[in-house]
Amino acid sequence: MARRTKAEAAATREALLDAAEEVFLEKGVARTSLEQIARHADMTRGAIYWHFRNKADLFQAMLQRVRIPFQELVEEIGDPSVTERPLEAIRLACLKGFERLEQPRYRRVHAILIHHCEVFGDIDPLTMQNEIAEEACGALTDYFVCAARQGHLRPGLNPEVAGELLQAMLGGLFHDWLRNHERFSIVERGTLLLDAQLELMRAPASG
Amino acid sequence: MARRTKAEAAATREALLDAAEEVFLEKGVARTSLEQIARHADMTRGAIYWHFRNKADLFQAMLQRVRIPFQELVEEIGDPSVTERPLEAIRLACLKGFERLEQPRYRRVHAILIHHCEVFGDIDPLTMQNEIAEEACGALTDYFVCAARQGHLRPGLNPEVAGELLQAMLGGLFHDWLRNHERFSIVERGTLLLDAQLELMRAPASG
DNA sequence: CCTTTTACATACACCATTGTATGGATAGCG
DNA sequence: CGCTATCCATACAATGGTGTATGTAAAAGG
Repeated sequence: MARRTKAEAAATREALLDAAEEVFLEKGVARTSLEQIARHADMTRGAIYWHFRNKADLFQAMLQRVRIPFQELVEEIGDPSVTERPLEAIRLACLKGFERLEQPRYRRVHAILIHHCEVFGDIDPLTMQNEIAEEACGALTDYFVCAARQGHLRPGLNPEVAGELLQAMLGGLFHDWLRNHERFSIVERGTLLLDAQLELMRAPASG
Repeated sequence: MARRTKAEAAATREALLDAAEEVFLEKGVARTSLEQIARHADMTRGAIYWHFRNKADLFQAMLQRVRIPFQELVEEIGDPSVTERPLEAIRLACLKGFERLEQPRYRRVHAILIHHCEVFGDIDPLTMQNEIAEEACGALTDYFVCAARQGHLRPGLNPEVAGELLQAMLGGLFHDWLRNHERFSIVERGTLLLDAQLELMRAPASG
């Protein structure tokens, strides 16, 4: 085979990552060989070992394409009035997250990370999940604290408890949905459950 | 090596399952060889292939030791008055579940099932998780429907939504805790979050 | 007490996967 | 236009794991 142009080389790298996503999701990370990934992209293992050092390196590159910091979702709302209505900020950020997850690439990679891979090499998906969960929980709690100060939270509901509650609920929902995404729409059920939960947490209209 | 008595043979079988739990939890199912399990139990692969057909069979036997039907937790309460107070029935059943999970064997096996294994052989842990989730969600919803009929549920809260909400929250909580159980006590935080959530869902005291 | 079956240990053949070494053709660059 | 680094295919050796076949000593059973 002949040498490709730089653009073509970059394209095969992406193609390899695409193939990895699909095969990982179908067979699980541990049970898929580099050969299978290469063949699925109409390449050989030579291409993989050129672009990546080994399977773990390929895996990390795959994750790199979909890294979502939670705070970024809030910033994407672009509405400056959200600081005055923290519960609405939470709501909109979560809705953004639901829509993100519906995109095939995000959905696939997160499903792989949560359901289709074990520890291997120097990669520990559980540690990654921990970091994501902690970050999400912390951000949610901050907004709930803010909401409590403004009297928007139901009396008697500790804002930290509220943060942990919502984080657990969202985590369980993602977990369920990523197991097989065809059972329900994450946007639909997510919106339904999120609104119900926030309604329970919101302070009753005064007056 | 000499032949063992029937009791000794049964003991080695249990020892092999114990060893499998520990090694699976530490290294992940896919990355552990039968040799490692055997050596961890001071045996050889011969013992494993005598008691089990292969790795998948060993894995299923391991699961068999901890199978918990949710309904059984409710029955364990033994209090006949729970039908009159469905929310209290949910509460007590969940608390039972928390205590169960704290036992090392239950904790380890569930952690393996959720976090440390992929599809392999004819075993699909995701299908098992689906079944468990569906069963739990169904049972919870039944109780919430019952609670709604008796006016114990907060007005405007759909009982089915309540069931899905609580199931998602509990699922997320288990998921988080099983990731590493040393970060917090499942009984403590579980009780805290469960009570907070049920308090939000309960109809306000009338009169 | 003798035979058979049990409960393993040991040994062997086989396969899949990995990492690397090598080859080759062309794109990029001076 | 020629040189070299790039991009990938092919070939090779090494490894680790699986399943099975065989050995064996003692427990079960009569």
